[in-house]
Amino acid sequence: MRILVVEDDADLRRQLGEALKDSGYAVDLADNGEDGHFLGDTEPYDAVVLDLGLPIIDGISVLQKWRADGKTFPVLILTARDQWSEKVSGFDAGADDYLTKPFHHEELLARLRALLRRAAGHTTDSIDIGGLHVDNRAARCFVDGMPVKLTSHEFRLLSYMAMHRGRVISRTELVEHIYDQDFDRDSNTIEVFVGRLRRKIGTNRIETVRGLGYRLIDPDNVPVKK
Amino acid sequence: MRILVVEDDADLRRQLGEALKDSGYAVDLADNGEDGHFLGDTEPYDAVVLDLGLPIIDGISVLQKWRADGKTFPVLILTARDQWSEKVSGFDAGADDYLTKPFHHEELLARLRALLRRAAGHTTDSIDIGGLHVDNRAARCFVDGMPVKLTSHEFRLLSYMAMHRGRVISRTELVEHIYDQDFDRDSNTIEVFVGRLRRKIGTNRIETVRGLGYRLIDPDNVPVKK
DNA sequence: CCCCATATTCAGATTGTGTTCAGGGGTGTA
DNA sequence: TACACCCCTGAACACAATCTGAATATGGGG
Repeated sequence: MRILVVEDDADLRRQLGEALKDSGYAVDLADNGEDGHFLGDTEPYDAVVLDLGLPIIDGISVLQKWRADGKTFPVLILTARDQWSEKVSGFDAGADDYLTKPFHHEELLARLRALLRRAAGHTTDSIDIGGLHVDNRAARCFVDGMPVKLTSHEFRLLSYMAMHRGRVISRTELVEHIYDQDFDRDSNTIEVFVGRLRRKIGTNRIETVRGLGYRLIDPDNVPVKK
Repeated sequence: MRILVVEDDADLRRQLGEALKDSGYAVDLADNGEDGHFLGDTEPYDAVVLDLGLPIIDGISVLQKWRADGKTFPVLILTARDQWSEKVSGFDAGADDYLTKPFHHEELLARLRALLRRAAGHTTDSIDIGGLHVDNRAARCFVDGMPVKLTSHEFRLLSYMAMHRGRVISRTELVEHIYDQDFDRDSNTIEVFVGRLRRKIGTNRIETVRGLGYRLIDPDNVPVKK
C-alpha cells in the first residue's frame, strides 16, 4: 500500500512519514499543494493524507482538481480545530474522512486502514484465504493458525495481493504499490520477494501467470479441469 | 488486440509499450507524427494511443488524416494538462477518448479496454458463448465454469475471435491482430495455435471454413445446416 | 483418386521465471 | 562507537514454459 502525505508543517510531515513507514506503507511526502497535486496525479496511491492549509495551492483546491480528473483514491483530510467549516467544504470536495489536529497517530492509522479496506471492498482489517490469515492491522500473517514471520516488504507484497485476491497483478503494478517514488524497476526484486513469500506461506498459494504477473489463490478451492 | 502508440517522449513511450504488452496486447511504437500516421494507415490496429504534441506532424493532423481516409479504429489522445483547448479540437478531429498527462497506467488500460469492447459492440469486459466464458480484464477463460489455463498467445487468439464471434476470420486477419509489426507470416503458427486452443476449450467451438479461415461458435446453438 | 488446404507433431530457439548469493545499508545492543 | 545482525538489492545462473517453423499426416472436394 502506497500513501501520499501532503503537509506543510515539517515536524508533523516527518512524524507522519515515519509512523506510516513503521506501519509498513510506502510513503511519499509533499510540503505544498502544487507538488502534492502533481504527485497524486502521477502516481497510483492507495490513499492520501491531505492537510488543508497549504502553501501555493490550498488542500481543498488540490482535492477538487483530483476529483475533477477522476481520481478515486481515498483522501483523509487534516484540519485545525478552529477551522470547522473547512471540514464541510472538504467533504463536498470529495474527502472520505477527516481528522482534527492535534491527533494521535494511532487514530490516524486506524482511520487510514478503514479507508484502505473500504476502498478494496473489504469490511475488516484482516483477510482469510484458505488457511492463510493476513492481519493488516497488526501487520502479521498466519498459516493454518501458525504465525509466520515476514519482513516488511514481504508483508506489503502479501497484503497488496490479499487486497486484490483472485486477480492477476502485474509486476509493474506490484512495484508501483509496494515501493515509493524513486525505485529502479529493472531488477528482479519482485521475483525474489515472491520466491521468499512462497517459501514462507506455501508455494501453491501464489500462482504465476506467465507473461502477466501473479495471483493469490486459495489452493484448496481451485476447480481443476481435466 | 493490436495497439499503436504514438508518443515522442522516449521514457513514456517505453513505459506504455511495456504496460500494454504486460496486459497481453501486441504493440507497435512510433515516436513522431509521420511514422505514426504511416503505421496507422498501413496496419490494422484495434486501437491507437496518440500524443498530441508530436514532431514533424502534430497529433491532431494525424488523426484528421486517418479519419479523412476512413480509418475507424478508436483513438485515445494524450494531452498535457495545460493544453485543455486541444482536447476539444481532438474530439472534433475524431478522437474517442482522452487522458491528460500525467496519468496512471491502470487508468489508461481501463479506458483502452472500454474503447476496445465498445468498438466490438460489447458492453462488458467479458464475453459468454455457450458455456465458454472469456474474461478480457483478468485474461482468463472458463469452460462450463472450469478455469482453463491458456498461454498468452492462445488467449489473444481466443479473445480476438470472441470479440468477433460468429464471423469468419481469416488467418491473415488473425496474424495481423495478434502479432505486432515484425512477424514472419509464412509459417503455420496460426494453425498450431488453433489446434492447441481446440484441445483446451473443445474442438467443436472453433469451426474451420475451408479457404477462408475460422469462426468461433456456440456448438449447442448452430442453426441446423449440414 | 489426386491435390491442396488444414491438422498434428515435435525439436530447437527463445523468452520468462526461480534461486542463489554477496555486498551494502540500516538498526539495535553492548 | 564498535559490533552483530537482518533485510534489501541487483546480478548471475539455472530452470521452465512457450513459441516457432518445418516435417509429416489427414481429409475434403473436384
